Amino acid sequence: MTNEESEPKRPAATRAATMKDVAARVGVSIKTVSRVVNGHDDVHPDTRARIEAAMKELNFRPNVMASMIRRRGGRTASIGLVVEDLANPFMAQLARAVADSALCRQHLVLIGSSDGDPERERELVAVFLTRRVDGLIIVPSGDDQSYLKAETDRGLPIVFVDRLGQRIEADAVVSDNASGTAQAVRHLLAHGHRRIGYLGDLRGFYTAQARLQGYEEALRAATGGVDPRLVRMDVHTVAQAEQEARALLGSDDPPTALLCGNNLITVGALHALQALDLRQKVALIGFDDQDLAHLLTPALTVVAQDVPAIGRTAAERLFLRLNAQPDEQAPYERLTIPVTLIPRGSGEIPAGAPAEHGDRADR
Amino acid sequence: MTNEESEPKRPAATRAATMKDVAARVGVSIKTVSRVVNGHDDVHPDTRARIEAAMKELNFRPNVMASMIRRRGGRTASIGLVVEDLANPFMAQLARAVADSALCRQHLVLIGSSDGDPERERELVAVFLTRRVDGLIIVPSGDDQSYLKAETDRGLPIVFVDRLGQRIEADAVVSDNASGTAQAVRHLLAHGHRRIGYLGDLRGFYTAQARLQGYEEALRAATGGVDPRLVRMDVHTVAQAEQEARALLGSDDPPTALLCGNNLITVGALHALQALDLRQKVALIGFDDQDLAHLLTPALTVVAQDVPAIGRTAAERLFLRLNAQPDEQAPYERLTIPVTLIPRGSGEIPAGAPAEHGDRADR
DNA sequence: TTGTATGCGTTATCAA
DNA sequence: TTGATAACGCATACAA
Repeated sequence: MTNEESEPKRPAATRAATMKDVAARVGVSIKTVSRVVNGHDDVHPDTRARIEAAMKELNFRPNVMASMIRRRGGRTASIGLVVEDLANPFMAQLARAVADSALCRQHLVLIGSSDGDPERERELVAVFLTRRVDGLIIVPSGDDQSYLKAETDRGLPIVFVDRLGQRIEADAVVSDNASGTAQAVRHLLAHGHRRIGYLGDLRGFYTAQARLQGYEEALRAATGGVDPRLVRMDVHTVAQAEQEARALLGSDDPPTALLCGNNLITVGALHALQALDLRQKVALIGFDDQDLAHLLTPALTVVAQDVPAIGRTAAERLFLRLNAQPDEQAPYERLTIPVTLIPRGSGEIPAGAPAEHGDRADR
Repeated sequence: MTNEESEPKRPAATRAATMKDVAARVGVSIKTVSRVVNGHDDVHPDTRARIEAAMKELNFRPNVMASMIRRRGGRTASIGLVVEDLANPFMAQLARAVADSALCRQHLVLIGSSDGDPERERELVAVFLTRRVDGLIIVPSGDDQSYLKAETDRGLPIVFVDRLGQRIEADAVVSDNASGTAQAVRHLLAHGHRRIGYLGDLRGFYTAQARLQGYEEALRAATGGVDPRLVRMDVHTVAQAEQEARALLGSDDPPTALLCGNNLITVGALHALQALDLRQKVALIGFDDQDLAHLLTPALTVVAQDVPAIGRTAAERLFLRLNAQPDEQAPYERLTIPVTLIPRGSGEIPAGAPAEHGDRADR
């Protein structure tokens, strides 16, 4: 890191103007200024004009913190969002959707990344609650969100996203994971595949369970059974995914197609296919879309989640509860967002395709 | 979207406990509770224990809003971050780094997306200022940030990121863009290329200017001149990038290598190369790393920015100013973060490479 | 149409 | 070591 020269500065560090300052300058009471700030119409146009002028001159901005304390309900017009990792594209899209929905309703979003650590999740929630957020949207980690019971009991709205909150009753917004893998399975079956390998994340994860379930049900419905040797769960890193994919493909009766339970697994499986020179021969469908997916050869067929819809729906649900009276709250619900299969090539390779001529050009 | 059944609820919607409640329960004055909350050591251990017990029972959480009003300095322990689009991976990584740095210092981050619209940027800043953020980190849009002068004058720290703020004096943290394209040019020259095409974003963008400059300077230093026919600026969409790349490659004396000024341009250029069956023949280097870059064939050589370092540095700079006295502020600086060339294959294709046998399998 | 008094939850001052 | 009280910036009820 290099530094470049520049000029000094001398900030005044003066206190920000308050309503009292504005009132004093105009020569009216603070209450009249308050009326103007809050848009009441029972102010003389002249007075209003002079007050507005003074506000501009003094660069006055109402102090939301102070007003929140006094205002009935004590709302802060802010909500907390706990994601797993904001740098992850899925989570980032989610955060964007939530932030936009909130901003439309004049609310701000406090965002924190738990990194999948339940303790960090709790710390973040604690920080947000200290800031008096009006509600929480949480991508839950671990298997126990009962620590939030005290908050839901006192009426704080909480919406879980992507996964279900456990040991607690609350709303949740999730993708139709099972339908996604089921669609993928049927798609592969339609292209002649009968042996479809499945690579899934840790069994403890809600999404991993749901996606596996969709795979198994679709397969059972169509072919009557699932070959357990084709299923590898608890795959949690790119390296593990590559290893398990290699194992599957190197077995006696290898799969002609692979279904990958998430992005990282897809990358690992692609590494394996590439190393074994099977990219053109073995079909592959990934869960979650990726930026360059359409530029791979063959282009990557994926089950895509509607991430903006997930975020928007979660925020809408939260605001629904926020705006409802305590005695007329709707029952908790699980809201399910549809997913879409996007065929791009890798999922349309037919079963038993000959290795065209196995071209690689990696460097 | 489908709904699933669940059970009703009946939240009490009770007011959150205050220090007064805690004091009443223990039978001490509110001030003593305050001392415990703020970790002062002049409290009798017994009293402290009883107070801490009561706080737990009542689920007491200090109200930061209220404390902020009274506390001298009036700090809110929050900062505002304006990015272009939080859903964009670069911006998401940036936000994550800033949020982490802030959290380490007990500060929270308010995040908003301007979508490159200067007016939206100003609106977001206004919202943040109403929330009394202690400082701002901004990815500036447009060519005029003078509207922030009133804030810097009163001592509010502002750090610009990724681009320079214009018509205003403030700190800025940017990548060493010129060095990045210069490195890329030298890399291509070393692989025998003499005709290197450049595709850049809108000339109005700081990053586009800096990157073009690096390209031109490196080329002039090595070969004595820049062929203007090889440079296409103001390319702002994938479609435009594909079109310009096609035009360059279809010209009389076409480039043997392409240097792309950003991610979208890279994607467009890859489309063009793929359509013309030149992926194995024409070298390509992109600016900014992408998730699946190493899985393309050939894998994508890129100039990668150290996004976490950018975010961290910006936050550190902001807190430096936040913690310094008004009369001992350092001069404004432009902090430059190094970039790294990551060779993966596409940038190492030699000049005049024969079309191996032009294999495509796009579908 | 405008102003006064009081209170929100907390911290700061000063006294006990 | 503890407490009474004023003050922060604003909103609310009520009075003028």
